[in-house]
This record gives sequence, C-alpha cells and structure tokens, in this order.
Amino acid sequence: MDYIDTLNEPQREGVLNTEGPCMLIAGAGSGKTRVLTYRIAHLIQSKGVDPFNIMALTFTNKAAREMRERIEKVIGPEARNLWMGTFHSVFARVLRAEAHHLGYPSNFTIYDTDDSKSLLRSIVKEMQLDDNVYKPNVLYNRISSAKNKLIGWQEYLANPELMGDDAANMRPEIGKIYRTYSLRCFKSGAMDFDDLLFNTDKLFREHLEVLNKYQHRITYVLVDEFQDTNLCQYNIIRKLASVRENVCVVGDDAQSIYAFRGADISNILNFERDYPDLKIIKLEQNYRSTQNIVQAANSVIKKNKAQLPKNVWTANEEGNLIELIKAVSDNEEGRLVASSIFEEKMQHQLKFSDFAVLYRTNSQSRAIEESLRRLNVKYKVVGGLSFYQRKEIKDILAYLRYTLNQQDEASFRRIINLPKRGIGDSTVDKIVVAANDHGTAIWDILQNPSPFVGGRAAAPIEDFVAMIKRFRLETERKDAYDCAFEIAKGSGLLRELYEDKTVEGLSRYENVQELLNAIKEFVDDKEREDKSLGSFLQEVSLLTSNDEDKDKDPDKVTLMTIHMAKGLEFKYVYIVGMEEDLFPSQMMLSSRAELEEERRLFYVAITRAEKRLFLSYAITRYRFGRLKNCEPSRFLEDIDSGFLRMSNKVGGGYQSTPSHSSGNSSYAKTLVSGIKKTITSKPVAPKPSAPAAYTPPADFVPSNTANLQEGMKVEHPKFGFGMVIQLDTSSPDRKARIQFDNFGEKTLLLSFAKLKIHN
DNA sequence: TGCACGTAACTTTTT
DNA sequence: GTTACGTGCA
Repeated sequence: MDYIDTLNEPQREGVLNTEGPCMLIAGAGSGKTRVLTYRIAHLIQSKGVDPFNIMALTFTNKAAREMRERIEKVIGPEARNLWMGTFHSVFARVLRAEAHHLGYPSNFTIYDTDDSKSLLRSIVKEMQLDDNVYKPNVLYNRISSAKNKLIGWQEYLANPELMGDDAANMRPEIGKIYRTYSLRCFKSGAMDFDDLLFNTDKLFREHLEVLNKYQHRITYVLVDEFQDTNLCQYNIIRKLASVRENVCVVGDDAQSIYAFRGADISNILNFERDYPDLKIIKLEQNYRSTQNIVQAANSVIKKNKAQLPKNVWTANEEGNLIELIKAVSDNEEGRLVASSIFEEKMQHQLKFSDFAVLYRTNSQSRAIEESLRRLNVKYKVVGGLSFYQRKEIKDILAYLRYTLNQQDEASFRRIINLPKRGIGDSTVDKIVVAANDHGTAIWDILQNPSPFVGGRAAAPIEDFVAMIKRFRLETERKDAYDCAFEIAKGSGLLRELYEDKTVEGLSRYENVQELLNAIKEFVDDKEREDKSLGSFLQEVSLLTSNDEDKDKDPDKVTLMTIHMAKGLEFKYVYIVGMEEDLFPSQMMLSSRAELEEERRLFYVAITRAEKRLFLSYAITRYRFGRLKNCEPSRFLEDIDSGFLRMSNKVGGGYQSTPSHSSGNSSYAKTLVSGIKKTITSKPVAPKPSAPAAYTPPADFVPSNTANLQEGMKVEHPKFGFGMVIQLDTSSPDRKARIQFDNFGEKTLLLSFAKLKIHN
C-alpha cells in the first residue's frame, strides 16, 4: 500500500473514494494519470474487484497502452484482463460480438476517414450534384457532427433547423446524402469511426437485454480526458454505469481542444446535474513545471470566460522567464529554433529527447526540419501520414478486407482494377448502378455481369470473382499471416511492386513487406487468442500514426502539433508560429467560443514545458505558396509580461549583434506591448550565467569547400574554429567531421555548412 | 481503357 | 509545396 503515501491529499481521495460517481478536475501536470492508475490498482488489490469488471476508457491507443503498463507495474499481469482502451476500440469489440442485433455481420469493416470521403465522393457523383459545392470534407464533418450528437439520418431529415441551415448554405441535399451514405455503409457491412459509437448507443438503446448484460459485467467505469467526450460517448458512459453508478471521470476543462469534432464541455456540467451525489475532487498542484511557466499559463487561461474556477499552483522552483524569439521569416525561425536547441543541449548537457517543437499545423514542420537537419540535430516528426494510410498499404488492406467482406463497396472500388485488369471506371459505374437499381449486392452483379457491362469486361470480372473466392477459401483454413501473404502474391500486387525498380517503388515494396511482418508479429503473439485475418483488420483500422513508435533511437527532438502533444511533457518546449491567422488559426476567429478553444490550445502548449519555454514568431512566412506578412499573435499579449523576455537570438541570418540592455522584466513589458508596432525591437543581453556563444566577425564570408582537405583549419559561423578530421565524399552529400575548439566534434554537410578555410 | 501531362485547389486539429 | 483530378491522346 506504499504508493498511497506518495500522493497528496486530493490525489489520495481520488484513489480511495471508489464508490459512487466521482469527478476529478485535474489541472495540467497535476498527476491525474497517477491517480487513475492507482485507483484501478487499489480497486483490484484492496477491494478485490476482478479486472474483468473494470472498464477504463481513453481517447488514444497510446494513453491506454501507457496506463495499462503502469498498472501492470503495480499489480502484475492481471492488468491484462482490464477492459482498457480507446472508446473506439473497446466498443468496436462490443459491436463485433453483438453486431447481429443491428443487422451487421460480426466481421464488419471499419472505414477510415479516407474510405468515408471517397464513398461520399462517389455518392455525390451518382446524385449528379456539384462536387465543388458538396465537398467530401464538408459532408464528412457535417455527418460526423450529427452522429456525435446522436442525430441519425432519419432525425436529420426531420429536423427543420438542420435542413434550414443546409438550405441557407446552398447545400440542401446534405440530408439526402447522409441517408444514402448511411444506407451504403450498412449495405457494405461497414462502419465509420463515428458509427462505432453511434451504433453502440443504438445497440444499448434498442436492445436492453444487451445493455443489461454489459451493465452487470462492468461494475466500475473510468473515463480519462472527460472534457473531450461528445454527447454520444457521454450517453454510452451513462447507460453503462446506470446500475452501480461507480463511474469516475477525469478531465480538465482548460484543456478541452476537441470541440471541433464534437467534444462538449457541457458534459462536465451535465455530469453534476445527472449525478446529484457527485463527488468532485480538484487536483490543483502542478508537479511538472516551473513557477514562471505555471503562472504564465494561468495568466493566459484567465482571459477565457468559460471555465471552471480552479487555482493551479506549484511548489517547484521559479525557473527562467519564457523567451520570445522573433524571426524575419519562417526559415529563419527554423534556424533560430534549431540553433537554440543545439546550444541549450550543449550548455546544459541535455538529450535531444528533452526538446519538443510544437506547432499549430503540420505544414509548419518543414522549415524546422530543414534547419534541424543542417545542424545534424536528430528529430522525429510525430503524426502526419500514418503507415497504414500509404497507398500501397491501403491497397493490400483493401484486398484483405474485401476477401472477408464482399459487400464492402469502398474496398471493391479500390481493388477491382488493381493491378490493371481492364475493368475501367465506366464498367465500375455500370456495376454499382445496376446493384443499386436492382437492390442487390455488387457481389451478386459480379457473379452474373453480362446483362449490365460491355462484353470486353466480362472475362476479367470472371477472373476477379474466381480469385476472390479462392482467397476466401484461404481465410477459412489459414491464419492471418498466411492469408495475407497468399493474397498479396495472388492478387499480383506484390509482383507489380517488385518489378518497379524506382526508389519509391522499392520503398513501397519494403512497406508491404513491413506490413506482412506486422501481421506475422500479430499471429505470433502468444497472448492473442484470435489470430484470424478479421481480428487483425479490426485492430489495424483503429491504429493511427502515433501508434507506430518503434524508433530504435529514442534520443530525438520531437516535432508535433499541439494537439498531439496533449498529455505529454518535455523539459524544453518551443512553440513556433506565434502569429495572427496561424495561431490563433484564421479559421477559428468567427466566434468567441472558437477563439477560446484556440486559447486553451495555447494553454495546453505552454503547460507541456517542465523547465524552459520558448515562443517564436516570424514576420514573413510562406503560406499557400506565397510570401505573407505576419503579425505577432494576440496570445503573446495574453501572457502576463512579467513572465516573458525577448530572446537574445535575433533575426538577420547568422550575424548576431548583442546590444546593451537592462534585461529586467519591465523592459520585456514594453517589448510585448510594442510587439505589434515595432519591427526591430532590441534584444536583451544573454543571462550572465550562460557562457557566451561564439560570435563570428561581421565580415564572415564562407569559402568554397570543393577542395577541402583533412587537416585543414576552418571557421564556422556558429561553432567557431576547428579542424577537419575526416572527409566523407562517398555520397553526393559530402560530409566533414570537424573537431571544433569549443563545441566538440561535429559532422557537417558541406552543401549546407558555411565554412571559412584558414590556411 | 489507360497513360501522361498539366492544372487547380488546398493545407486545423484525430479515433 | 503537395496532391488529386481533368483533359487529351494512343
């Protein structure tokens, strides 16, 4: 029971107060994951609750995995039996078991966003609507938010307000598209991400005996990141917990950043209303950050009107002031951030993994990446295109999915002519139209296509059908790996990729091999009972880009969006792109609520930092392919200026001209209020404690390095003097290992490094 | 039907 | 700076 002693008073209460409804309002860095894990451990160890009876819901696979690992450390392998996972994965499992109640096959396909959007695209085409007006993105979001609010297509069509909105927006057909989309998904035996929740709610609503079963099986419900739940999720939680009412939710309204996809903070307020006996516990002590960071964050969030009162504080050291870096361009911003990371790492003997660069949009990563590469700083970009979203992977997966479920229209469209077998768009359209006209399945048309398609396509269709039937036989006999291998080979996809000897072709082939390895790993997992292809696909559909973190080298700077950073912490954090229209995003300025969400996003970003926080902005930036002038973000003025100072890193390429200054915070104050007016604000001198960085002479002119030889003396604008100890000219990227007098040994790319040769 | 090329449109966040 | 789509030709 020793772990209880390590907790503060409210934390302990959060762990021990297990019975009845309970809400933990957990400030940033207040140790909520600790409370959740100990609470579960306590339930099992001290209260004797069977892990099978506990359901713990998170929003990301990563959070679920981490929590499971932490619980396992406390209570051992029994933790494996917990119902722990994301909302989507846990209820996908439930639906898989209960699908027949809803008329779905138990091996239903899960459509990802791309699948959904392409289905929507073809529906719009069939309905002969203008695809410039009915864009897949718009439709997807509209339908998604309806489902999140438990509005099915029937309710949508019957809702005068929604229909009126659509009419006013010149998109009166959305309701009908929603209907067609839902019916087509159903016919395809497919659910999109939102359906996993929407249909769970439907299942519990329409089949009380099923609900009852789960209500009695699950005696304790825990929900992480409660502020991110939408109405649909909230309903599911309530229904599950309505018998025992042992429901514990943990959240922080100040960190609600997913309203755009249906998260509803009012769930926090409704929770109090729905459970009058609710026990509310506030975790307000921050263990993560310095006083300066905590207070700066508080000063920002204070500007929001909508929030629950709380007082986040810390007993940690005061720490450094937050530094503001100003750059003339996005590229220079990258350079300044990269060189700052480099220098801080050197000066304080940190690891690359102590640093994170956070941005509002993924597209901002490129400039940062370039600069980090030039300084040989190792980094990883989190997010972006996931492995499972690559074309070659989706192609194989579509084959696997179609083999299991011939009703799946999205997969059908993807593979029917892949590799090319002479079944073109016109034939596919004819088949789909025929199926819809006759109310039959596409698969049925394929078995007997002659009345509907041209004679030329008949033979390849027959081959296709035979091939799929062959694959289907495999799935009945073999495990996921053997099936997948046979299908990859039998479809011709593997051969086609193998024959492509271009660089991209090679990497695509390797990716497919990697997919097959992943399936092999899945099959070889001893803990796993269900090794079928269907079970693999189910799991894979719910993976995202940040679930692939099997990086061999963990010591890297992390680059990611602020959204992805929620729940993480780093010693040093750089928030880049602090500019109007970028952060806050121009798309979020139409209402106060949206602006407040952006501000909460800023709050989340600030509170990721443990020791030091840097904010940067650029005066010009390439956006939409053209150079744009930028203004500093209004959020900079939200920070109490006493916590802020101008960095000594200044723009203008590499030459820095440190000038005299007072270096106190009143100066910072003038700086901040003057940010908007002045283009050239004076930098504050570096802290006396910091060793002075090498300052190159103003007339630094790099030499041509074509004739660089080992043993030569060189000067670098950042690292000063050094000697070339090794040259690598084996690849087009010529590199030199240089022993610098004051900065140690570096390997520099000659095409980037500015070196002056001294003879 | 398939391929190659040019053009346009788009970049908020994610299970 | 990217990708997806449309057009025109074989």
